[in-house]
Amino acid sequence: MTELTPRAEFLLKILVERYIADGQPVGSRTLAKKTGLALSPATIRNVMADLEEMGLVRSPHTSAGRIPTQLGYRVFVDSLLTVQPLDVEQVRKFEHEFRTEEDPQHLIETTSHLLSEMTQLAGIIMVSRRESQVGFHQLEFVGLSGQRVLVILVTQDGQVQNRIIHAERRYSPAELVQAANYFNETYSGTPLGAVKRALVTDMQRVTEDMHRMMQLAIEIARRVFLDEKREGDDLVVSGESNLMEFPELGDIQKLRKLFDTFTSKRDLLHLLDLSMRAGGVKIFIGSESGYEALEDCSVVAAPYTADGEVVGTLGVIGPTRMPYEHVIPFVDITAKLLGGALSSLGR
Amino acid sequence: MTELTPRAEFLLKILVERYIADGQPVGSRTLAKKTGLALSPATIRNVMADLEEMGLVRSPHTSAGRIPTQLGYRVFVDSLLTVQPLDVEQVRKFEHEFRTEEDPQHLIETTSHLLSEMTQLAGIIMVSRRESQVGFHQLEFVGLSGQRVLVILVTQDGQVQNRIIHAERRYSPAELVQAANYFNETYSGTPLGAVKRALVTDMQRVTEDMHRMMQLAIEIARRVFLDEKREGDDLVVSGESNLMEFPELGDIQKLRKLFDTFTSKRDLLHLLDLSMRAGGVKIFIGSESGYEALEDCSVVAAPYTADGEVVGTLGVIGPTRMPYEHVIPFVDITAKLLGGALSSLGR
DNA sequence: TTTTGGCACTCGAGTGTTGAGAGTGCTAAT
DNA sequence: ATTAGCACTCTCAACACTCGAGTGCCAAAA
Repeated sequence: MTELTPRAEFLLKILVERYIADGQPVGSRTLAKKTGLALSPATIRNVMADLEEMGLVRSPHTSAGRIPTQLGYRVFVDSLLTVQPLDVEQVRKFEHEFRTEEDPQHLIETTSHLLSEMTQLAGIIMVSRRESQVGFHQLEFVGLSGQRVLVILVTQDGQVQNRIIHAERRYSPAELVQAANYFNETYSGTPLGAVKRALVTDMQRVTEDMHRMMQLAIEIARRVFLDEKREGDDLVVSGESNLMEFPELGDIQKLRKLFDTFTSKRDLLHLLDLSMRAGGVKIFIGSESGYEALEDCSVVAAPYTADGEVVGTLGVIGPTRMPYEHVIPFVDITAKLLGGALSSLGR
Repeated sequence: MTELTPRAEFLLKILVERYIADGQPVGSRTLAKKTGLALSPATIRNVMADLEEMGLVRSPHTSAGRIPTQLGYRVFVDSLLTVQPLDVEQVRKFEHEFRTEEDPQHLIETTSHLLSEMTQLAGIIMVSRRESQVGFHQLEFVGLSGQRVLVILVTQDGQVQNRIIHAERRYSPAELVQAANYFNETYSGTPLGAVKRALVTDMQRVTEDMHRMMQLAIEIARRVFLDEKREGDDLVVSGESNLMEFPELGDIQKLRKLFDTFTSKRDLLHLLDLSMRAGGVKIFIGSESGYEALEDCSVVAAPYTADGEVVGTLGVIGPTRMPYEHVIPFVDITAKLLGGALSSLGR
């Protein structure tokens, strides 16, 4: 009885769909009606017993219908799900949003909002700081009070990063400009990863006779590029409050854990990181992720690219009982559109 | 009976304190015990009836104790409240946090976290973009693809703003550098407000014979400084999920409204703006603000200064029933410490 | 061998009742 | 002016009860 017959599969599919639709445990009678097959409730019950034995469904108590287990969801999304085609009209509107936005930072936030609004779930989007591939455009040094120097790093895709570093001595504005010039002339256009590598070798070559200007430039840049203390990846979350609509998250304590997760971000980042390596839409169901707070939640995520390179991940987070058939293609198209928008911006 | 006797005042104070402490309606018996006065419950009842008539307390139903009304809270915080002195040890630790942080942006976020952590409420902090008073330090133009130009504005306190503008034509890097140089030489150190005014007069003087370089600089800068579409003030909120602990906000719908308010920010900004004009700690109780979402909440806010100028507002938001006697001095000291930290950074 | 009908059983949700407890308002006595 | 006493009201928790949905299992039918 450890074999999953086509009929059992079909019934599981109907059951999951039904449960996703109205959140109530599904009984044998309902199932018998909703499925096209001419089977009596009793037969259904037998099949359900099998499914339960296989760990795909369970009943919350003796006399309730069945609900899918995590494994059940897994099987459902992996092999049973039929994704809905997207509404053409909506896609068109959606594309428009992406075409009109120009500022990359803003584009990221807009995307997150769109995700949450369209799906009525919480939208998440991560911008990877693994910027090894992104071209380096310009570096500026601005002297602040004391021995602090503000470093402004502009990448070729228009992203700007600011960092304040503490120098060993005070530098004159002229020195800083010179150093920046040297740096920009030497490395402009080079991918950031390559810059880092070059810095290391350059440093080894730093000798007494090297021009002071270059020494300064390399010293400051080293602090910027190699400083390990830097912040991790960027994460934007929006529409968290959409999650409050779902009764299964109604328990305030659960909700609170979830919100704290959003604030601390660490767990989510790790999850998104996983999905970044694999292409295409990836789905994490319930506690598969190993994070307690995400117990009753699923994450649907997809990496997005800019000019062929994966630069981040986006997706939504919602209760395990979410309309996957709509969410999945939606996340997919969003990743593609964002990738397209970012790529066209870069040139 | 429209007069508030000292005894009635005293009883109101005890009642509010008691209600804040354990969230239960306070009955005449409890009140008779907790107050030092040797009064019988019956007497208390008479007084309570008076207070009820004056609209300072109400009973949720016939036979429950009394709870303060919004007006009652108002009277309480305005004239009855005795603030608790802060724990010296804690203040010292607190001061340390401020002294070690250097990056202003980071400082803001840290402050918000501190606020929420220490009070177990939601911390809010607004950075006013009314930057008229802040000195202008440096402007950089970086050409991006197409006709877009990235403008980086550095203020004297180390804040950096990025903005992307669309130029009418493509500018060469050399042109941009020249324009920036002109601008930096002309205006560095000038307060931003003054820069704006100067721009307007400069523009009137722009004639055919003016140097092309200056024209360019002024044109770009005009777009940056006078563009009305720019984002409003910055608002950082943290610890929202602390609010979930309070039973009076337990209704998911209410909570959701609140969270949406945090996301949309507009209402909160308006409120904080109010408190910015007046110095010192200001308290908004319940719907005094006129915002439905804040019905059962109070906001305790104080403006903070940098080098003598008000540059923003910080505070906490929590249920009306919050421990004002601790929160108020806490918000106060935080505002002062942040102001001090910002001022010392600027030099 | 698979499917079905029937039957006993379980559980949860909703409903009505009841009694205890807390608190009030009013009045008469101090 | 204050207090004691009393009747009254309201909430809340406990309890018993019913109803309906759904299950498991067995024996009969296909």
